[in-house]
Amino acid sequence: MSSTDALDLVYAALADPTRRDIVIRLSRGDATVTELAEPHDLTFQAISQHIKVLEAGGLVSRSRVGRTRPCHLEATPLGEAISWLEDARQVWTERLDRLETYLDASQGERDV
Amino acid sequence: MSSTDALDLVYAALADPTRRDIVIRLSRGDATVTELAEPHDLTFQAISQHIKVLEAGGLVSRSRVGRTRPCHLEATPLGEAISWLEDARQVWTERLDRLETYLDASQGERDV
DNA sequence: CTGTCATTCAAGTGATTGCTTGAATGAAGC
DNA sequence: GCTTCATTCAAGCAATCACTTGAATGACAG
Repeated sequence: MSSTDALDLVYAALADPTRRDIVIRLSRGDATVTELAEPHDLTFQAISQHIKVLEAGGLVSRSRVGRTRPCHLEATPLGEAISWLEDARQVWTERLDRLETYLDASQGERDV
Repeated sequence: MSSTDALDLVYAALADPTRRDIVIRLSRGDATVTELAEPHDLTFQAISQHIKVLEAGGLVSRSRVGRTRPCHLEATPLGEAISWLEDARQVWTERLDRLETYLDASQGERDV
């Protein structure tokens, strides 16, 4: 149906440790490509490409300040990713609770 | 450094819509490969491979019942994925709160 | 206008992904 | 034992990924 769901890109973006590092770093404040590249053993071109992936997932937006292009973390897709996971977990736990209730009931009957 | 972080596999597993479908379905209860394959326009071999990816991420475990191998959703990696995201978001919101406080203070000074 | 700094674009490569088809395993029923 | 059903294994293929190097853009400083 929907060929490229937004969540596809968000989770794909988060699947890479370098990109998760970048997200963590950006959660502490905006940063330029070269700043983001510094702690990594990669070319800044590689970092630039990672940022493009994060941008495609909507996790990062960019502005133009002089000759730099600072990266800014966007919270919305982060929240959507959390929501999906929490929904799945909630269904899971609710089912487990019902199962437990049922087992308790059966146990009760057996005990009579 | 750490070549294959557990989160890599979890988020990579969630990056595919078919696999997210499978997770949702399993959150409602265990199911066999053929049951999981039915609603999809894919061969059951493809579904089997998707399950293997979910298994690699620790999201799914399997048992042996007769000649079927029912899939069971595991909550722990789901929780870890949520934790990571919430940590990132928390740092982000805390920083924003500090920034707001700072701006309010500046505004107050300017108003004097 | 020229050089420099921050960044992107472009092309190439080896590894991985998502899918297919066809053959192999393995338990259950006759 | 042979057949059937559920599933995996194996090979192949096109597409995408993560990374590299080298060339291009584009703002600012002299």
